[in-house]
Amino acid sequence: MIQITQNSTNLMGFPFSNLDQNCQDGKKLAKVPFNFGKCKVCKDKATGIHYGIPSCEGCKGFFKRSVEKNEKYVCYFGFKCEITPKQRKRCKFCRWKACLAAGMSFEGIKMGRIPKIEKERARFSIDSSSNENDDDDTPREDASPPINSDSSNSQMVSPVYYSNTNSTDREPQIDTQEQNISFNFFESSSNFFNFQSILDSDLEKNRLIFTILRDRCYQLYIQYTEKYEKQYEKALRVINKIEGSLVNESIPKKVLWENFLKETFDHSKSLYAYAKQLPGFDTLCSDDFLKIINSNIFIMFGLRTHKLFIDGEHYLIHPNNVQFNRNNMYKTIGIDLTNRVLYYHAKLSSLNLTNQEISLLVPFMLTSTKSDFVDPDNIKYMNEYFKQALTYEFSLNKRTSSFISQLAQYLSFTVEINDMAMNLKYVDS
DNA sequence: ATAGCCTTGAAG
DNA sequence: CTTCAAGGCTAT
Repeated sequence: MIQITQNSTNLMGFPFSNLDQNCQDGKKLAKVPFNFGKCKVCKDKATGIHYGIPSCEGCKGFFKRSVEKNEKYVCYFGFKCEITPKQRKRCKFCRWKACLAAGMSFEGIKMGRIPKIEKERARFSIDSSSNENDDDDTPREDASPPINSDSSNSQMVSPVYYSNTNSTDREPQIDTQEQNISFNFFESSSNFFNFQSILDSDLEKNRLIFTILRDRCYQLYIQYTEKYEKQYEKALRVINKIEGSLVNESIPKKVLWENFLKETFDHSKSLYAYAKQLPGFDTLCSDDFLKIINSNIFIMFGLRTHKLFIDGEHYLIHPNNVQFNRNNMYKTIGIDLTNRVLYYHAKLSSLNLTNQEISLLVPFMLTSTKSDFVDPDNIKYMNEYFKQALTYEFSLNKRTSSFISQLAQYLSFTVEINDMAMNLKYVDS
């Protein structure tokens, strides 16, 4: 359980220089409000220790509202908005991140007065923060003009760790019973998703890293599935008979094949661009990067389009508006592969994965690729981070061990599906 | 929705 | 008792 203690860094760095203001000359002077310095989130005047850190009333309230209402935010300006008293309202996403980065937490709440010893200790640590640039309140130029303020789509990043605000239930519960779950794919012996490893590691330290990984991956995932999100909405309209069926019977096999190639080509191109932006992927040399991409073309296509598999049917719409339904799949990629794909997706959708989970599965799967890489250690290292971020995400969503072993089993299908798809050839018949 | 002010209750 | 942060209230 994460706890902010007296020794915690959250209490370091207060400007306690005016501690004795009220008892100067042995007289009781009029009350001077204690100087808590600047808000660690936005640099405004701090009014006290709120949720573990010196912060202003605004950020205090913002943090509270965010957690209470399980607000979901998204940044439209590039994830690095400056949080100042003037600009803090502009981007909730970055403000929320700043709150976390500064150490705001419900675990850190403390009622009553701060013990003298604690104040003394904090006083000693002033010098550690005195080199902070205190004298510059001018709001820095914000290089994030409000482009694309279309926030109508509701896909946003969840800023909240806690699934609810029930006080006993805030912390992600990691069931120690579930510590030896192996994630058996790619190699039967690999011990993926060992819960113990996350328990052993310093969760408090890594929590922020996981959150940033998660948010970044999620933003990218949403961006690169936008096209399919529209198709999904259309599929729902078709299923609910709001729109007529998409199926255009008797499409020539050759046309279907060309559609398939075009779709695959477009997907590969955007997968390349997508993966380039994933955290850590810029550290891969181009050989390794390409190897990873090429080994995962169809696995990634499956993850990107997973929502288009509904009740055993496929609602992908190819570039020339032809639905790649079961029948057209048969004709294009063969009965065996079609059945495998549909079976895999039926299983996958039974797990009701969240978008956050899928978006972390993407880099996790990519870095799980087995091949002879130039720098295998780097890939292994990245894989470890994504694995832990994913495990953390699972624990937040209260996923059970059977969920994880099922997911592992279903994902293991993808290797063969991918290989089969890569080896497809057009045969005229 | 935000943020300043006020009340409440915990804790030294 | 006092001090303090959380949470409520309410004018913007």
